[in-house]
Amino acid sequence: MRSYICGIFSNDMFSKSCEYAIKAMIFIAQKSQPETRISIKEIAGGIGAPEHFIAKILQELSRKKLLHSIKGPNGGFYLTKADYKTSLADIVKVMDGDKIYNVCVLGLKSCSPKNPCPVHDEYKEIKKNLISMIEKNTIGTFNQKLHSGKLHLKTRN
Amino acid sequence: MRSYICGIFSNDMFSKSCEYAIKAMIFIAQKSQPETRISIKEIAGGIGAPEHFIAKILQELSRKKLLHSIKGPNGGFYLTKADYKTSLADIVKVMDGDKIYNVCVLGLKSCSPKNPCPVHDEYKEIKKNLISMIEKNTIGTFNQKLHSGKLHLKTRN
DNA sequence: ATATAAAAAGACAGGATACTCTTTTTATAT
DNA sequence: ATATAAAAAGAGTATCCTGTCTTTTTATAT
Repeated sequence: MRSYICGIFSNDMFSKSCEYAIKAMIFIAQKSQPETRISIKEIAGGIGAPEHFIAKILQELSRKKLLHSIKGPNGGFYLTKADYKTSLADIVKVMDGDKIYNVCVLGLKSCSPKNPCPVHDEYKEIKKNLISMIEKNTIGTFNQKLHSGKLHLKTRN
Repeated sequence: MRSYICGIFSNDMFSKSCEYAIKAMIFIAQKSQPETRISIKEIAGGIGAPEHFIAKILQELSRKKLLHSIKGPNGGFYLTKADYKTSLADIVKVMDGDKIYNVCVLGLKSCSPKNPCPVHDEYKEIKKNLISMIEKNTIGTFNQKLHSGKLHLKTRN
């Protein structure tokens, strides 16, 4: 039986780098046993990302301590137990900054409950759900939900 | 009394062009009486967009019949009565295509109710609200809601 | 008819993002 | 100690999006 990661968001909510980062984290979580390291090559192949490009991204995630690495023979990337607590939001913040928390699409001067824009309240609710979703879903909870089968992490088409 | 358009979405849900397009449509709707035409210069100034850039966008909106224009002296852009039925979704589709209706952030092979990804159902609901919001809010309803005051369409900061 | 005012169209410039290639560092095994 | 395998780092390329500048078309007023 298979499941698929997908449908999390639409359009360009995340940058490509961020997409790859999320996929890579999930991929490593699925593959790595304690003390098993996964190589860049394996990750790139597994998620369908350009090798040197995902390398940069892994470096960044490593610098920010969202994952860990060891150089040299038998080296590679791995997650510690604590790393499984990383949320989608954590990854997004590292890769794309916190612009997702910014309020205004239109880049307009601030609106407020007192001076609401036409969709202020409507959107506030949607946004709350969106942020709650990326904050409460962690690599660990993904991994649990996905115990049942393999994940297809390669890019559509 | 003032109100502000704002808070519709976050981050880069829409391209800059799309933001400007939405602002321009709202601006024209506020300004134009039947048979009153608004010039590019006025629109650019009013929404805080580069003149030649917004010109391109207005051309595109015009080609797609979301607004109308007349050349020459006393020419400019205007909305017909029918144009007030244009929804946010219509504008977004013209400017950014329908990628917002695509299912997968991660660009992954499709997930389905049978093979749901870890956040499939959770996101489905959010997305439904998001799409419903951009589809049911039209330039006309905005204009009604905003009858009470001027709108600040200029970019924050 | 002509001048003029406006949009339409075309071509170009800069910056950001995505992606590639090469060199350096470091840990391990022999 | 040396060779090797892996990540880290650096530099370069390409494409897209945003924005600018110039020319052309067209409608109007005189």
